Amino acid sequence: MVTNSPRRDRLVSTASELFYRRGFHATGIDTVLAESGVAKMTLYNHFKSKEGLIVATIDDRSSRVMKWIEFGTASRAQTALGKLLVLFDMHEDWYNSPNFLGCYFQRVCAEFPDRNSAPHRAAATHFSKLFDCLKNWAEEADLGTPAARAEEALLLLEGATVMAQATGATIAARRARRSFEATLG
Amino acid sequence: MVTNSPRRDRLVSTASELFYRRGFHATGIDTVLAESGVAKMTLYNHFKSKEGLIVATIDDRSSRVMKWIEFGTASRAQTALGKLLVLFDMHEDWYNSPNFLGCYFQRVCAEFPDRNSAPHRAAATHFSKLFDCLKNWAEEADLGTPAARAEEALLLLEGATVMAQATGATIAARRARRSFEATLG
DNA sequence: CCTGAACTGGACAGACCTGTATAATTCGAA
DNA sequence: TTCGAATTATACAGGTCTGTCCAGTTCAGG
Repeated sequence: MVTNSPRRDRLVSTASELFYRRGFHATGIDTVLAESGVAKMTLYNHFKSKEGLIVATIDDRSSRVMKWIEFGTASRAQTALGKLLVLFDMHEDWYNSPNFLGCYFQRVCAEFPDRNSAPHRAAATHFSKLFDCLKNWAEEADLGTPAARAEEALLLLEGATVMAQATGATIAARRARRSFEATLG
Repeated sequence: MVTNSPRRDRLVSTASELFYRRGFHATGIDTVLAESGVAKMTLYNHFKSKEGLIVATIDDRSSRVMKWIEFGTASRAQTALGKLLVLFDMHEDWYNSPNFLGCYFQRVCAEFPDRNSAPHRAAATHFSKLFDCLKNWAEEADLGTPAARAEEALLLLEGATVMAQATGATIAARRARRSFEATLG
């Protein structure tokens, strides 16, 4: 069970895309294999089961999202408060991108509602990382009660993503930003 | 294709519960039939397909939720602004209830990401009804730009629901209420 | 060149899925 | 009591699903 190999990477990226576009239960292993051009035994050599592959896509997405946030905010803002605010604008751009289909981690939680299931837990771990990042910025920006500010920012962003996916109202990002600015005082 | 019959009602309520607990794709027709004690042909006599049954559960949930909101807010608040605020508290109670597994309509959108699919559209219709209800209250409370206030309230509530389901942080409801109060100025 | 690990293709098991066909049965209303 | 609509049980078609097995192949490092 090697953790670094080109086939494994291709499996994860192909599966991630297919799961995002069509859903986890609606996407069969065979589709992932055909799309990635990898043999079935190779999949089961790298992952214990389909669920193992799903968890791998969640971890992969999580690290990519965290990098996207880190570099995106750093390139658009200098201060910690600026990064918090610019994050809403980054989300708006994301909502307007052609392949936007909601938050991957929300959709994991929706399809795996059991909080003890491995995919749900992996998604929750991502939210926790996101929260830590926001909390650090809130501390650095010297906003009172940073944990509360971080939770507020997080639920605003996730709520905006829900509405953008459900109804196509990409303006939700701006509403969320406005709300967050208002909570600051 | 009768629209009012005890079997149809039992199918819808059983399916609604099973879909909520386990997910749409993960729940087979046979499970719904076994649980409701109805024959398969009766299901296909009342609904064109499994998707038809899914849409029926969405419409059913939507009308129940709207009634829950209408009566719950009316019994806890007199003014329109009071109803808007009390809605956050009602959500907190919901998050703390034993069988809470997130927002049904969010989970529909997650499992049916195609915005043209019937289930997704039915869920979007619910969000639109919810929005109208909030907008009416915002108008009645004489809050400036009622549509913007309604959108903000909606995304705060949905965001809080995401966080409550994903991480179990039921406090999200209170954070959302605080944010909403702050947006009011 | 040799060896061993990684990979492939294909077949297959066993289960589950949605939806259909058919014939028997219930049951209320005329 | 007779008629007809609704419902039932059962079997089945035709897929799809995950996961396993096995024999053969590729290919890089020694």
